[in-house]
Amino acid sequence: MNETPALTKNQSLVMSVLSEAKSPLSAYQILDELRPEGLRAPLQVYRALDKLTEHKLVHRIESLNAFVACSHAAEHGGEMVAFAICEACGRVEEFCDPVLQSRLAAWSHEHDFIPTRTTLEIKGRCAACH
Amino acid sequence: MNETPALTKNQSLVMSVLSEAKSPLSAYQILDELRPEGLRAPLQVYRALDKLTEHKLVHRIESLNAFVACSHAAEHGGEMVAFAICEACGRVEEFCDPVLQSRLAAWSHEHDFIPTRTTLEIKGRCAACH
DNA sequence: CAAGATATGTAATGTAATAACATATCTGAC
DNA sequence: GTCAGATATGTTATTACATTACATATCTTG
Repeated sequence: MNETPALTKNQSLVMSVLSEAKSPLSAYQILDELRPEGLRAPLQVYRALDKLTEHKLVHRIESLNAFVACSHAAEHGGEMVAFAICEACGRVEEFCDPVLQSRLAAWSHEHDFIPTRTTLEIKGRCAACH
Repeated sequence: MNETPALTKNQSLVMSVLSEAKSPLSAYQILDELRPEGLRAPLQVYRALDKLTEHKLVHRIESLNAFVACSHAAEHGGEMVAFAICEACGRVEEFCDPVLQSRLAAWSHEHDFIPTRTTLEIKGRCAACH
């Protein structure tokens, strides 16, 4: 299995900002947080995000063009991850569901489709916001 | 129920471009197709896309920042729609699945989450591309 | 240490989406 | 018919998101 290698300086900086955030941040928001640390260009953030996403320490929320720290304490398998996004408070809940996963696998198999990545994002209102 | 009102000029133009496309198009690609018809600004396209999306004649593919014509001949109910996107040929297959839908509804109910919109996009290789 | 790989820094550019404001067209009440 | 409000359109400028291209530094490992 793939070990998670030690993070580089920029990766650590980006990771720490995301870990403390209460909701997803855009790359440019992360950059702003890290200007005091000396980061200047978007690419520095995007490169770190690429690696962190590869290691699954960070997930990209496609419908927001933003990023969140993974909330699964440790290792993902090859599992699909889903997100519930509150439109009121901005918080995101990450979850896995074996039924969803197997149903999608079944669809793919039936249609001779080889999946590489699944995006599943539900927007709405969380328990705290209604 | 909401009737689909007649389309306006720009809405028709955008709709016809998307209907003929083999894969999703970005707003700017649509704009380029419609320059000969006299469109000049992104906003003209975005406004049409907003309305078409509202009427569910067009779907936005979040993971591509692009748009496709709905392939369901006629009316959606409140159903969730999913997409399988081929990374090789770019084609998108739209599908509905009651099991996925009810499972997501169950998750939402259990977590006291009120969903408004669901994004479900699978990327991979379609039958024709392997 | 030298060589290749990985990480970083910087500027410029490309792509996606919206804000603000002006004008035109459509529609129903009178 | 015409006036008023709503809807649609046109145009410019700006904001937000992401990548290309190139230079430099640091980290392995033989």
